[in-house]
Amino acid sequence: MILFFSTFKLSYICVMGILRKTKSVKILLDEFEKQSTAISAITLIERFHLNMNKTTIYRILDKLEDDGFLHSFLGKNGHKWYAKCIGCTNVEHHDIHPHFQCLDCGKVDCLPTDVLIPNIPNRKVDVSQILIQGKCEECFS
Amino acid sequence: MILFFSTFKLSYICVMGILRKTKSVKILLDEFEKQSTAISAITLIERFHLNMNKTTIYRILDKLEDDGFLHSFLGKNGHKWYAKCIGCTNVEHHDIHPHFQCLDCGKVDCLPTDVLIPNIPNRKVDVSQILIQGKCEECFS
DNA sequence: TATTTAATGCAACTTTGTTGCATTAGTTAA
DNA sequence: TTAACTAATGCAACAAAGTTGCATTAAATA
Ligand SMILES: [Zn+2]
Ligand SMILES: [Zn+2]
Ligand SMILES: [Zn+2]
Ligand SMILES: [Zn+2]
Repeated sequence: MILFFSTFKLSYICVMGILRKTKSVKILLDEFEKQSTAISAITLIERFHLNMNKTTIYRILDKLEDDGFLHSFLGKNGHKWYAKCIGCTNVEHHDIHPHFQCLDCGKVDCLPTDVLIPNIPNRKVDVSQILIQGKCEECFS
Repeated sequence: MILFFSTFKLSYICVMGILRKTKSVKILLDEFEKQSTAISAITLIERFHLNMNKTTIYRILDKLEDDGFLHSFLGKNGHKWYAKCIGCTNVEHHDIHPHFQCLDCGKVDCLPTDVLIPNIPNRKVDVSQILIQGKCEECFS
């Protein structure tokens, strides 16, 4: 988890993640604070290409995921999406859940619902990524 | 569905799919006949780059999917995979199911098991793509 | 304020997949 | 068998998402 707002010396605490509270990090954190739905890396690049380089965006997202502040998954085209974690740490992500992508507006949300994966004979199930597609609240009327 | 082995005039029956029984089509069909697991487009390109161009491979896979002979899905990196259909037609694919990717050997299989997607309030569920990851029979010992 | 080094920008690259167009080769019918 | 038709192919160029190396910049610390 990000420790920005504490007064501790970050470098002693975080190992792989974000160590410095830069302008770029602040902009991205603010964006995820402002918007409750998931955001694709591509969208962030479009949105902030005047503020920062796409390399910077990819690198910050990567570190925020390491920190347990964001989690990532693939949308319907295999493109990367990010959303805020709830209660994850830099040791482990434990907020694994299905995602819902609207086929009309493209919006993606985290689903609090759990999907039961049945046991599969002779196989050890580790993780499962579930992307449900359909029409979201606004587009379904 | 592919009508290769019938004596009908294909052009009257197929509309969007494959019309001619070319060498490239035969090679790819044979490969899916030979191998029961799913095959990624990338693997096919590696395997047959001496026999045919990658453009040709992508185009044939696309048409075989239209024909209801293959179905496609995305693996863990968002790369495209194909596997044989069971009982699909050029009108509709009705063999939608989860897929299992081994994190050790990378192999992907179709799972006959059905996963129950719960109803989600205020949303119309259309399709769901489920990729389960873990260890396959051979790697799990 | 000077020092340290994490973070950044940039260009070049990689990988997967697509497009346009000239050429090749299945299929059909004479 | 042969000629005509056109689906299928190869090739080169392109597109989009994401990565890498390296010189430069700017947070954090003392
Ligand atoms: Zn998480
Ligand atoms: Zn989520
Ligand atoms: Zn199918
Ligand atoms: Zn399948």
